[in-house]
Amino acid sequence: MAAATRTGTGPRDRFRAQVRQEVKTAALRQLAEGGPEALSLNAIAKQLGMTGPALYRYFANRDSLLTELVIDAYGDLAAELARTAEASAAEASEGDAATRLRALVLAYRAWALAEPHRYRLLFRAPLPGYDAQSTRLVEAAQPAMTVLLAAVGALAESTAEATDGTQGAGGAAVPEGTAAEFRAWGERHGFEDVPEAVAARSTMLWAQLHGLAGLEIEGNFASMGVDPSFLYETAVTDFARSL
Amino acid sequence: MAAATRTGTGPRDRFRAQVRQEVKTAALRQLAEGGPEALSLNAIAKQLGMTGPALYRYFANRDSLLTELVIDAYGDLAAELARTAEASAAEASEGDAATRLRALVLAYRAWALAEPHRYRLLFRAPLPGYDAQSTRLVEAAQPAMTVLLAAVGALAESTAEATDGTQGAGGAAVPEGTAAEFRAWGERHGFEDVPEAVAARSTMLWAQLHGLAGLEIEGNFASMGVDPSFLYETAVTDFARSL
DNA sequence: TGTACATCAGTGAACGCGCGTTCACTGATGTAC
DNA sequence: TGTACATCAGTGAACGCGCGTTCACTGATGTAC
Repeated sequence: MAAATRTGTGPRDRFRAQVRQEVKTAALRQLAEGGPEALSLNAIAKQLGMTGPALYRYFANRDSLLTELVIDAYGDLAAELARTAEASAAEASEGDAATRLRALVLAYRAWALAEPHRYRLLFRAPLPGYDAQSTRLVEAAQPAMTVLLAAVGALAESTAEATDGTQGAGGAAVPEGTAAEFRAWGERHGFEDVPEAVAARSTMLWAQLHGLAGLEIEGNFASMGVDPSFLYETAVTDFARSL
Repeated sequence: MAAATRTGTGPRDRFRAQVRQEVKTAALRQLAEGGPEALSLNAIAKQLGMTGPALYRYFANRDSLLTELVIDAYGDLAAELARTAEASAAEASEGDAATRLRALVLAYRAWALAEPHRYRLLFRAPLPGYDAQSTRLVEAAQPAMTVLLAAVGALAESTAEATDGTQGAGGAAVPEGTAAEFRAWGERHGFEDVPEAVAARSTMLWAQLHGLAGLEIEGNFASMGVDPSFLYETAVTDFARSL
């Protein structure tokens, strides 16, 4: 009992960390193979050559294992997006914000496609009997959004410069009520400097990507016989035009 | 055993039909309350004051009940969209295709919000051990798309008339490979007369809506503290502008 | 360097639960003469 | 109008299974003197 929260650096601690990782890996493999909720502690244990109760040395219970998987997945997605953003910033010609945003969009798609079971884990409803730690989860979701906001912000600025001197991210103006909500959201998570219009636009792009990725990983485009690559490209160009 | 597929009109048949409906209703209530897959035959039976095995008089097994729920849900969504389209066609001034499309978008959102468990049923991955009848499901999904295609087509035409004489639904041209895929899709489902550009645009709109609705019903906007109404409006105006 | 002790990973049995599904059956309901 | 029979809804017991979790335990590992 009492899943140890102690974190040391002794040999035992290193062993613990390793087994914890192996449990998570086995859990992900199970999610990938089985259906949405084929996550069974007993099955994981068996896969590691242990018995079920042994897992309680490493995780308090099933839910906290799941929570860690979700948080890890958010972290991975954000890391992947950040890596892409940096790589394309180093590579592309300085001012080409549109190209960088496109790279980000493709990275988002690629991640969802490479690990659909983890993508589902992020954007599905909380599983049955699982309301706990919603704060932790909301926080874990932020870094990925931050990368997107930065890229959209850069594109909005470069667009504004190209046309006139005023702030970009226009399209229709954001009504005051919504603008206030986005401002409050920004303040809560350290985006104070992001204009509301950029936040609103980023959210639209996120929804568009989420829609495309969601339909794609569930096989909707496949059953239509359509390769959605062009749709993602369209999403990028439409978006750039909307700023 | 042998779930009767006979369809008659005698008193026994009417009774059967009624009980089948009650089973479905109880199943939906269970999906609405419990988690994603809290669908249990035994629990349904208990709710109807029966024992588990009795349900096998009405449905071959759990999967075929689920399949019916999915097909019904597609049907309901399509019916709701069709009703909205007709109502707004009768009401709005003849040429106002944009207003009619907006009504459709709001109806889509409203349906997803009113019955999130059914919406999930439609757009989630096939559940564990559930590949059967995919053809039936693909067919069931078409009517809703048909309504959307018609509305987008009408808007595209009216936009084209307003500007010049050529076909609308432009934006970036659809590359030939993708165009061919959309044509084949149209031919397979009786949309031969829908231009590829309209099909592609409709799919983009569908993805945008799906993304917004998906994020909304899973509480992502709520946890941001943002009312997404404005985002749906933006989706409509952006879309109209993209034609 | 060696011994004594505390720590802790993992086991095996058990608890209570619910699941989908089959089977042989009973009793009521509708139908044919 | 009344009787005989076929149909079929629903029951209760059973099958075999897997689940998360607890508990008292054993044996190995690391640590302190």
